[in-house]
Amino acid sequence: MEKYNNNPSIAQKEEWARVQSELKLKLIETDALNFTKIVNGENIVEFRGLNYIGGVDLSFIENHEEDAIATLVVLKYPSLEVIYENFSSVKLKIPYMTGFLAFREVTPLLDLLQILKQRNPDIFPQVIIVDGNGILHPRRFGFASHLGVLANVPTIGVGKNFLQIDDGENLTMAHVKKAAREKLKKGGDTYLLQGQSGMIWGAAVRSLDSTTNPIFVSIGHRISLETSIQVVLKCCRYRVPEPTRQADLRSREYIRRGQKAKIT
DNA sequence: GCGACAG
DNA sequence: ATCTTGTCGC
Repeated sequence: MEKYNNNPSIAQKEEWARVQSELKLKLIETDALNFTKIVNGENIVEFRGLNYIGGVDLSFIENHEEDAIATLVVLKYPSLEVIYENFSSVKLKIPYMTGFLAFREVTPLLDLLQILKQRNPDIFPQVIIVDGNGILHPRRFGFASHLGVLANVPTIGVGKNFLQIDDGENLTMAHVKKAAREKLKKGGDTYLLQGQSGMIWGAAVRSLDSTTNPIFVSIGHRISLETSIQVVLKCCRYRVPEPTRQADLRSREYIRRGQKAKIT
């Protein structure tokens, strides 16, 4: 019986941090896309040549820490209809730890991307929206960046909850929540998460007029923050952008179907 | 000891 | 991440 590693050592975490620093050397924080952005006036943005946006997510089976379904969806842009979905049942070997999410979840998603690239390269996503932060991360290399670098694909990190950045940057939960409340008055409003050092980590974004809680957008890989925000906003029919929302909905439905089949 | 803690 | 129905509001 394989033992589930439930308590990574300090040494293990240091090793993971070294891997993150190493991979970060390949990180690109500007637009390196295969579509173009056209800006007409102040707030009107158009993406020319953007056809396919990816969404990825993992869902878990009840209380099982280790049994998950990894999901990749591809949506047509700008209609946001789902044109591809694929699932993979995985047994995760590493527990969730703040700051090291990628080590737990990235492998099955890389596998799904590889399968799509082999079987259906013409609909391979031109940018992927990831459930989890990009450079809004203690070492500026979160899950979305990790996936982007390893797959060499543009990625955008979108967090539903804020991950506090310490180290004197003053990007604390209290500070950010207060600022977000004050500055995000309507759908499309954004608030830059800039630390004391002047460094920008990401943005709090209000998806819609009808939603109060912001989402937290950050650069994943090969895309600027400004473009990331614009892409995310074009994908928001609800608080969470459609690619990640569809990946989440469909992976949970997939699990429900599986559970039902067991009983029947 | 206390607070914080992406998914 | 996940356990969970109804309910208030546009």
